[in-house]
Amino acid sequence: MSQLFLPRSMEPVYGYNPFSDCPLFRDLSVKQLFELRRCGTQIELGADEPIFDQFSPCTSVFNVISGAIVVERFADDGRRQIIGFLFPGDYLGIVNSARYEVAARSLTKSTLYRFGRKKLVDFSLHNHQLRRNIEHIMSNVFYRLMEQLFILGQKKAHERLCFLFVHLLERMPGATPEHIQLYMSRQDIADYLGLTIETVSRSLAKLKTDGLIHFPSINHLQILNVPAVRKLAAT
Amino acid sequence: MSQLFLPRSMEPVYGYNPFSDCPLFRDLSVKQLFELRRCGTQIELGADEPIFDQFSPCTSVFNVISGAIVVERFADDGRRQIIGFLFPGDYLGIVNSARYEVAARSLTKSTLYRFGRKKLVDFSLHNHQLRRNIEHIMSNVFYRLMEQLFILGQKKAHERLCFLFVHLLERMPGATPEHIQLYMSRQDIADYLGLTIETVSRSLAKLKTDGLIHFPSINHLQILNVPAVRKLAAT
DNA sequence: CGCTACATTGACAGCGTTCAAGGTAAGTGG
DNA sequence: CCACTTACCTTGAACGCTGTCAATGTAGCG
Repeated sequence: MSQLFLPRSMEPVYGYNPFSDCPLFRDLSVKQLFELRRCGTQIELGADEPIFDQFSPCTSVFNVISGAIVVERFADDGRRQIIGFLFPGDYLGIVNSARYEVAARSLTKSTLYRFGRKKLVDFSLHNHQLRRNIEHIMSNVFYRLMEQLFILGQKKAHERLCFLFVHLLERMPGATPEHIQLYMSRQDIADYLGLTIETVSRSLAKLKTDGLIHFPSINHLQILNVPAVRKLAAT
Repeated sequence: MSQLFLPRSMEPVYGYNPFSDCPLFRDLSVKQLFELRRCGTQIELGADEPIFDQFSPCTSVFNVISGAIVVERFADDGRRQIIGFLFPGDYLGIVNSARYEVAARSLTKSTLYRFGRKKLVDFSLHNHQLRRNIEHIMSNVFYRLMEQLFILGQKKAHERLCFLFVHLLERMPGATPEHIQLYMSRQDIADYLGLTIETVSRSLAKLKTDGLIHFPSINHLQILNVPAVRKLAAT
């Protein structure tokens, strides 16, 4: 069962059908689905392309269909906090604010479905099921943010790494403990976990030494001891 | 202009009229306001009383009328991350999830207005202005969470303290650079900023030495150099 | 082959944590 | 009114994790 791991930017993440798996579309009639599809269009992105800028008007909602997306926030002095890595099934810009509080870009070749916010809002005004679906998605986003606050406030470097690994294992289509492709750079990991790139490298080395993980190649992660990694990641 | 600062738990925070200042009620008609008020009741709390537990069913939305509230999240191993300190005008449980992801309790004697979630949701199904108001509140909550992620991921101890101070200055009714009452303990501050209580003490001492802040009494903070503190707090 | 970008490793310093002692203030009871 | 208790806060010393700076290693690409 050998699997070729291409360079980071070449291999998108597949395995998501927006018109059957999408939580936004859950329990809608065929007619409603048809109308809802007309609220947006599919867009294709190469690797490392911007989706929207920080503080730009919040006019679209995106659903990730394939690929990997990074959501990040920059301060004036150049410091960067990565808010999250998104995968097929995730949403971008689901919170209805005037401006995006964050920037988003593709890590890999990606496909998104882009909904016009106004159309979506108007539609949801008279479609209570759609509204419930949106609220459900929002509550998931919140849940994730609570976990992340906890991680950044309370956890050590190696625990933060395990948190990321468990997230990737659970959220990336097709990921198994033996095959987790890291689409993001070490710097991205560092900026996500509130660490430096050197600390990331050293903590990875420590986890390797302890026999919890293994790297067949630089961006191909194996989790050798899933329970131990989960325990370290616990929130 | 002397002002008596009572012990932490004795002096609530006032200065908010839910029926004129409340963003939930913005631009509603008198008739709608009347109906909306009937969706909830006012509740009074002493100091350090629970409002809801982590993972309990999310059946209410609260609006803080007076006092100070702390929102916190516990892990199995006892570690705690404080998510936020809430003051008059703030909301609790505005995100519609099945269970609260956090616990909430009063820091001081407090007054809350408690809305039944189902009533509020049913009302908002047919009142688009109310729905916009709820979305607006949610986007504020999000904005705050983004800032907090950045603070925990990227900032040094003394910068995190300044971030808290600026927040208190801006959000606590009646707060001025000369009079900021700290209703929370040093441990609460530590658990909010992802530090230990000792680091909080030492960083406070450093900020005092540098002439940025002053403590007339242990829980009465003065910001001597507001621009410098704001700069350190910048996100 | 050499260039470039990225990742790892090493040395060292410093910030923050840990453990421990001492200080402060409110509350209690003699 | 004052010692005593208790809870909370501050300070000190030592350690260690993480950051910084620098050198080395590695992989993709021209």
